[in-house]
Amino acid sequence: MDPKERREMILDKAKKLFAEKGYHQTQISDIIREAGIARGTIYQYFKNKDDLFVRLLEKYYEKWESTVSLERDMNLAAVDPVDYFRLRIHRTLEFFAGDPDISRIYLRMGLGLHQELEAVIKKFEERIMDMIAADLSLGIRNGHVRPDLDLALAANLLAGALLRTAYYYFGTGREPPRDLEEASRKISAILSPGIFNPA
Amino acid sequence: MDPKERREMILDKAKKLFAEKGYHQTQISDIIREAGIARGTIYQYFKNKDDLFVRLLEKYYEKWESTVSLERDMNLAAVDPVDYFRLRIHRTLEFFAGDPDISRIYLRMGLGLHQELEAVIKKFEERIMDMIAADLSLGIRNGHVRPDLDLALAANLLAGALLRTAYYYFGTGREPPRDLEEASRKISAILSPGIFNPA
Amino acid sequence: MDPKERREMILDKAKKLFAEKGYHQTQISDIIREAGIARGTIYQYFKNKDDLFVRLLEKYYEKWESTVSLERDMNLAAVDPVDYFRLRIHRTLEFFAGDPDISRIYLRMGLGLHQELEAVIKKFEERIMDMIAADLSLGIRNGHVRPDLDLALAANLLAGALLRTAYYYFGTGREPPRDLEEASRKISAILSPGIFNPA
Amino acid sequence: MDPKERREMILDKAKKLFAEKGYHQTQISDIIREAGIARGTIYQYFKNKDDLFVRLLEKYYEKWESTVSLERDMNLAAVDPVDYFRLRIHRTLEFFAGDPDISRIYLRMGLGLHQELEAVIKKFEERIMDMIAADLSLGIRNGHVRPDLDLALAANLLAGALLRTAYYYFGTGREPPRDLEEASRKISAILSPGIFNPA
DNA sequence: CATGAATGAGTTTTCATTCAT
DNA sequence: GATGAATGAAAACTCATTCAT
Repeated sequence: MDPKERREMILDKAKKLFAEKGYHQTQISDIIREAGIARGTIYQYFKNKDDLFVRLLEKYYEKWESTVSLERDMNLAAVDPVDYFRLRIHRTLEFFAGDPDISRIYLRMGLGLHQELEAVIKKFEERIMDMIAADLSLGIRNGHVRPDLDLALAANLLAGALLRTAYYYFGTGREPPRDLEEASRKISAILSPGIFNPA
Repeated sequence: MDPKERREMILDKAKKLFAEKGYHQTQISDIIREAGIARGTIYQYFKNKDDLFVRLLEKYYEKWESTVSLERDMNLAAVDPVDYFRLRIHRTLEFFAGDPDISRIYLRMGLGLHQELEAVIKKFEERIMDMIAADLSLGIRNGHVRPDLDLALAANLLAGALLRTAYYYFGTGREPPRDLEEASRKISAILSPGIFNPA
Repeated sequence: MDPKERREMILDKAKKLFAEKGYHQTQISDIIREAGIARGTIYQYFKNKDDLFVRLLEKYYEKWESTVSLERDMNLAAVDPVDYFRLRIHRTLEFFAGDPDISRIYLRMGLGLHQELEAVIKKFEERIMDMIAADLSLGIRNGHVRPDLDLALAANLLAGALLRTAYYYFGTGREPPRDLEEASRKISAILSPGIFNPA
Repeated sequence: MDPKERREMILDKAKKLFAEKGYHQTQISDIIREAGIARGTIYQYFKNKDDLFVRLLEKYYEKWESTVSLERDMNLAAVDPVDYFRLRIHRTLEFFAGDPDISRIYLRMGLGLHQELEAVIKKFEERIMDMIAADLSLGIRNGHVRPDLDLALAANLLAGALLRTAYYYFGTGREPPRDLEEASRKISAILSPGIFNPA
């Protein structure tokens, strides 16, 4: 097997394992077994386990970038911006649909913890989703929320949006916004129109 | 110190450390040092490291639930649903603002990897954000996107929403949607109205 | 066993092994087997293998210092300087006689290489000694060298003196002496009087 | 390049590296990089790393032997024995001066340990030298020791002589001398005359 | 309950050597 | 002879957990 191919093969096996078991739970032993190579061989292609992981992220980051950026070729002036937005969403979904492992890795689910702990986390997340979905469902019954809303989808969109923003505001060491009232208003202004019926 | 108090104290020190260094990087040694207790003592309060971590998640999950759920007391019939939505967002922000450690832990940033790896991930995430923000900025210049949009905020909301949904669809082992076209349309229908100027 | 005692015990077993097999050939596994402790235990007493070795050197350096320095208490004014010199030599011999392992470690014989290589080195050294001894023997027969000279002893003294000086001059990065002629004269002036018959 | 030349070239590069970093710290990778040859090639010239090292020692041992032995040609009957002694010392110094790497290798400084450990050892050795030099210095002030003595030189000669003898007596597995008193007297008898003023 | 010395399974990484090309 | 990718035995070190005091 030529070296380039072998390198890719190792990355591929590693990807699968990292997605499945996470970074810490995936051992070099697992990777070499899966790849059918000797212990030392992996260190000829990658400096160490970290390096291997970083190369993996890099590779798929670049893949993502080129996948999603394809529409750069399009005639932006001619296309409807909302269509363009939808197309980008589509491309992103396609990217992850085509490689579920990567979505697992990038979205951290496979990164951190061993299965038991992951399970606990998932339970919590589901409860949060349920709560949001319940709210939306109530809203539909009360005639406030668009009746054709896909509840699970909307719950995920909202939770994802909100949690990431909370992390961005409070978890990264940035100066958090002084006026949470105003921040909430801005967030609501972005998310409400697609959720609620027009007044 | 009475046992209950000590237990809470340990949880508190552990929370700080988990938020700072992540689950794997935080060692029992760190926790006992920080808590000023003996190595064996921690096992008097928690079955093991995992148990300690799960108790932590549980505790703050419950705190979050009660914080965010306060408005259950409100007269839902009387309050405008969009105001209610905004209020929930506000409460959520307050919860995380009041305990940034928790946002770090819950949002996984502190969970998985050691600093160097985290840094690589962050770099990628920033590039993704930048790309989204650039798109939005272009949209504003072209008159398609609401001109008062907070770019960084919107980029986080969109990225968070989309990535979580991708994970929900493709990373959790659920049956993914057959028609990605339709999924994109539904996502766009929810997110676009708050982003773009009305046609 | 109390911790202090155990630490000393480990140092003691390690000393024996380092003297026997050298630093690199002595493995942590050897030490813990010899000491009858668990793998992790040794790391409670020493940061790592290097640290263990350095502590060992330190310990015996201090021991040497106090052994050899005892005569500091003596009334220097009253004692004959040559006697004093002889006493110091005596003390040094006693120190090493009392702990041959240490002489092996300090004198580097046990430090570096595995047995086979050591053997090669020793062969060379013996040839050097022989050559010196042959010279001296010839000198005795010719009536130039003190007839009561202990040949092996003198050969060791001369070789040790000369090699160390060569290393001091040329192997340590110091500015070497410009005039080797003069250096030789000075060395000879020190070593000859004890070797040769008075003219 | 012809095979013989190449072999010498490899030995030469290896010598430099062994002197610099010691046997264990010098890796085959270092040698082939320095020599500009392929990994496998070195095994065409030497059976293994040990063999390479032994050949190196052999080569320079022979060089030393022929350098130092040149005076065998001299008319021994005609030359003053002390001059002869001085000449030999001179030749030895010249040999090592001409190839400091070899002095480093032979004198073990480069053999054994990595830099940090070497540094610790050197510190101890310097302290020993200092102690000897201090003694000598005191002797000069008191009028016992020859006032023109080169202190550093004398300290090295004495330390070298004594340590090697200690090793010879106690570190090599030989039957050590029963009477250390007598051994000290013999050593002193050899070393004193060149150090002290005649009574 | 509290303590902390002891444990040992588990993991990464190194590096001399081989051998098919 | 030369090459360099592949090998795998070997070694140091980690760290959650236990248990006698």
